[in-house]
Amino acid sequence: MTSDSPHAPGKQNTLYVGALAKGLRLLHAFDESHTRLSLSELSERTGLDKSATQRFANTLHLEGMLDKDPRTRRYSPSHAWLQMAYAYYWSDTLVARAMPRLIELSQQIGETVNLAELSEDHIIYVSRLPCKRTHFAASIAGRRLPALSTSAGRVMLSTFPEAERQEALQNWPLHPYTPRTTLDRGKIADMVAQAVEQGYVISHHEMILNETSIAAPVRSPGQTAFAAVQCSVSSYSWPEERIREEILPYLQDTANSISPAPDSPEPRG
Amino acid sequence: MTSDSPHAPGKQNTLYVGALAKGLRLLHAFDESHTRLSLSELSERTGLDKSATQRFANTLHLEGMLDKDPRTRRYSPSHAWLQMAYAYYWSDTLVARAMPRLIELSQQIGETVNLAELSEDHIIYVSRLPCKRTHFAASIAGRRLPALSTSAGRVMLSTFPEAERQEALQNWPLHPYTPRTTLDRGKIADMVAQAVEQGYVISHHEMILNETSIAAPVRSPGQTAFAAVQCSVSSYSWPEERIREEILPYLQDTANSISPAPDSPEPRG
DNA sequence: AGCGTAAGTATCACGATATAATACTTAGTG
DNA sequence: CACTAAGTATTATATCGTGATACTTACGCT
Repeated sequence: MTSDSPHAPGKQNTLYVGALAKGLRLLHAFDESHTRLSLSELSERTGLDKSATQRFANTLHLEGMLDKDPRTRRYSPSHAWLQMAYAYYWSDTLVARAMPRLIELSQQIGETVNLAELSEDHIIYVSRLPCKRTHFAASIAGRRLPALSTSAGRVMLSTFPEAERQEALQNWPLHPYTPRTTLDRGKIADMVAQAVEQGYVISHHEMILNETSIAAPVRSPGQTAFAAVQCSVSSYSWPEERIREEILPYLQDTANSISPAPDSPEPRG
Repeated sequence: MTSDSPHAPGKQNTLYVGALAKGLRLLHAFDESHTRLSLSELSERTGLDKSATQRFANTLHLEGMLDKDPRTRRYSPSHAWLQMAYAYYWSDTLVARAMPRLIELSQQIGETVNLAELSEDHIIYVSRLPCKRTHFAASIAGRRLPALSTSAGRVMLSTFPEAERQEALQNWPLHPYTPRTTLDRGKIADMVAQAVEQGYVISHHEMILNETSIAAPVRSPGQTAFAAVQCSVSSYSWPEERIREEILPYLQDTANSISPAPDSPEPRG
């Protein structure tokens, strides 16, 4: 996996600052289930020795990237992490264009509406407008999920050229979030194939049980999609029939109305 | 300004990694109006020389923190910046408690609802639920504004002990966002004093013209507030009378229902 | 309580690694 | 098409990050 291109990390590459990379490792040590880390925990999670962890944590604290509880001596993400999201949003022109349409859509259908973007072989929820009570993870932006396990990822894939689509269907990761998450790549391929015809995906129980997810791709004609408008509803109140009547038309209209900017440099990465 | 305490930045402090701090400066170079920076622009904005900028930008790119457009060679924030926000949200227990109540509130009043937290002498919008079309800045979380210029900051201040309140009123920063932004600290003091009695603040034209902002503090009895529930509406359709009748009761109920967790370590920083 | 251990903090001599000057390459302009 | 500015690559040097060690504080156990 490690390339030896002129800019590859590690070793004697003079354009790579190891100290910075190590510092970033501390930041990545925080996630859903690791929200307040002690020095030792940080050390353990980053693989850095005690001294290094101490130096980096201290630096990040002084620079305002980590809060430190003086009582427990534990570190946690600071408000600066939110400010970074704010800066990100300004750099993502798609979000600015989509936002008013998403708000309109969420008013029309009265259900939670999301904007997802492709991020390697995952999707990331870039904007979320919760309308109903949902689980916490579904109400905050920035969540990254395996593309193949989500309706948004699947519709986007349906806009890919055949070869890339096959490649993705075979190699992109899957994760069993629920007992009913589809792990059969053949079945996923079928859904994607269907989406090529239909222009949308409806999937059930993939992320949590009794949740139905509907997605339509954001694309310029003839271009491959790198974003999708998605909507999550309760399987109890929303049989597919009702979804097709009361959600799909609005969802697809919204997705279609958010075409990429003319000079778009958007496909990120 | 520079302290010489054992952990102060710079100089010969062995617990401070300058290279990491410099790398962070690149990240902070991106904001509302600087979304895609070239190497030279980065160099200019960070004050680092060309070589240093090159090394750090390259490292951040390799580590996935900066995207690079191969066409324009410009760097921009990557999806990782959103993931950091996601991690932040899990660390902020207040958000998890507030979210369902905020959703409920936004349904009740049909207007944009925000959760703001105190961040030094600023407030930061931690969660935003836009209901109507608004300007882009008002629809995304992570925006940081001078506390004294916002209704949220003013209500929070109204819960402070007298001495701290005076200190803040004199020293916290102000910025003239509109021609009608209040810059007279005496007038702000009056509003805060009024809020002590009333438990809420209504302010007009502070951030943008014809916008009215209403806020109520989130606090445990006898504690000082470090968060507030806030709501922005059009001055045209919402005279104060109507606000007091149709928004305030719900807003205050919501704020009151979000009291800090018992063992809360929350005041950040 | 008071010991014992683990976690956090501070110090320092060493040399690996970040540095910045320089040269090379590419892209955009008149 | 030449000129200039911007981006990229290379290298010798000493700065600055390193990690071992010692000190201090917090916490659990009998």
